[in-house]
Amino acid sequence: MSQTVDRALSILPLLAEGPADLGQVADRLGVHKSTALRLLRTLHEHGLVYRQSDQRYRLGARLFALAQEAMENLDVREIAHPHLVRLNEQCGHTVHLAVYEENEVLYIDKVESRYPVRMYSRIGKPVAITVAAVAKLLLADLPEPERRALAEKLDYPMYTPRSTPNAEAFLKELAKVREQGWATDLGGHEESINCVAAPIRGADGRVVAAMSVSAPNVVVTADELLTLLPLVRRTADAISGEYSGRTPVHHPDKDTP
Amino acid sequence: MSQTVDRALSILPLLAEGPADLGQVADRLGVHKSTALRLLRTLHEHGLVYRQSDQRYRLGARLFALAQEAMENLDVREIAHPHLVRLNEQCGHTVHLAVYEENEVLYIDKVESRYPVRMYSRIGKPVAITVAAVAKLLLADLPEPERRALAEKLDYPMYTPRSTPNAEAFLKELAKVREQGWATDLGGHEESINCVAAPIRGADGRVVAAMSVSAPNVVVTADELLTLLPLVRRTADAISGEYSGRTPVHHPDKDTP
DNA sequence: ATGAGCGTTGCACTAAGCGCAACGCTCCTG
DNA sequence: CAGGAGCGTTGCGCTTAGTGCAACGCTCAT
Repeated sequence: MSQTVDRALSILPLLAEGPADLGQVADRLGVHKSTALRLLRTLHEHGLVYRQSDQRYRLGARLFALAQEAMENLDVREIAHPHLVRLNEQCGHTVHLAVYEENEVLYIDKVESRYPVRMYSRIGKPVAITVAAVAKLLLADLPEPERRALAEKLDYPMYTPRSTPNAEAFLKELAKVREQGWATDLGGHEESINCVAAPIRGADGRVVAAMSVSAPNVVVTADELLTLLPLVRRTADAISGEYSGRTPVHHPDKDTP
Repeated sequence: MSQTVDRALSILPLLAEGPADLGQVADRLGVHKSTALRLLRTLHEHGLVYRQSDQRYRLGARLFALAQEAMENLDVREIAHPHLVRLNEQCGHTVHLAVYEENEVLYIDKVESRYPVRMYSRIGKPVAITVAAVAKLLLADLPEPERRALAEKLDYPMYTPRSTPNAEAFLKELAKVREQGWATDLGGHEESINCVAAPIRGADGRVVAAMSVSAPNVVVTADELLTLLPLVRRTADAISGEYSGRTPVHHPDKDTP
């Protein structure tokens, strides 16, 4: 809607691919160098873009700070985290937390027992929306027209033979998920990985987030993983309770409606 | 430099504080509502801003994705990471990696043995620049005029009695650090925490990053921590070597100049 | 030395962003 | 239930603010 801002913001994903010099930026934006320069300077002043020693531009530091602040303000995440950790301690598998936003599902937290480091490796990246168990839960709760519109707009990549093939199958799956109140992904994204997921609901009953437990076939079979469903659902419900019946800061009361 | 973009970008830190509605944004920007609306819409289209169900605006998802991509492209970090992990395994303490950018020093990686989770809790946040050991190393390497200018512009909060009190003391400390090629922070940020740090240098010898080992007094005394200095320096040098003598992707040759 | 390639600057032009005022909606309130 | 306050939204005329051009200056390679 606003040309100048639009152009400026288009620079960011472009730089995310890697550093670029003024000419490259100008070319890819389709504007004159002087224009690109002014845009970059403005981004620079706000710290979103950094000029490295070889004069090329990179994404800047403030971006991290912003992303982090944004994250901290996601209160579902804050509330859920200790529960996810506890669940992880109990079952030992990878635990994910995801939300729906703007036609995308993205992980906002992850606890992985085996590899304690680099846990942000996937956080923030969009999820394979047509197959992930958490995605099914989040989409299943969308209002009918929106859900249908989205389902028809999506691509259905066949990650594996068991991936959701098309919109029709997906909508059917969503209906089932909506009905039963939980979801699975049995090898639909990666051949040997299974997940069970449960929804986290706000005070109004709408699904605000979803959590899942994932494990490779070699560790537990799909059937064994399903055994964990009650535990996963209990955890999700505990988070739901805390999230919906929340007193802003202190006062950890529980069962006040 | 570019008014429109400038205004649009000013919205981001504002929203980082928490969700806000159109009126609030317009007020704090000092522009008419219609103007704010157009800016927000543009930000929205680019996914930097999200509109939650109560119509208020939040920072959006793409921000995470961008920050993450930017991070992955920071090749120092990628190269350094395994070394940091190894060092952590050897000494058991918290290991940090930091870079200087635009008058700020920020952590870009962290390995913490005791608490495997939430490791991004501080990554991306600016460092206490006047006291942190890594900050000293990074600032000590700046060209003289820039270093002086920055030192005089900084605030010198007294986190503890041993914090750097003013520009003069800081510059003196930086000179010492520059001379000896390593740095410490002995209770300058938090009373009971000590750090030793060493620089990571690029092919041209300039400091591109700094790493540190931190531990609380209760675990090891400052003197004991200093014992680790050779190990820290060796790790830093190993990273420097790999970083400067790099063949772009594969070919892990080492000593070709 | 010479020139190619890059970032940078000042300027005239006009498109693009601006604020205004009016509209429509939802949600309180009397 | 009618009235009104408070919010987001829209269309429009005014003019500011962003644009592209062309010329400059710098750094490197030849």
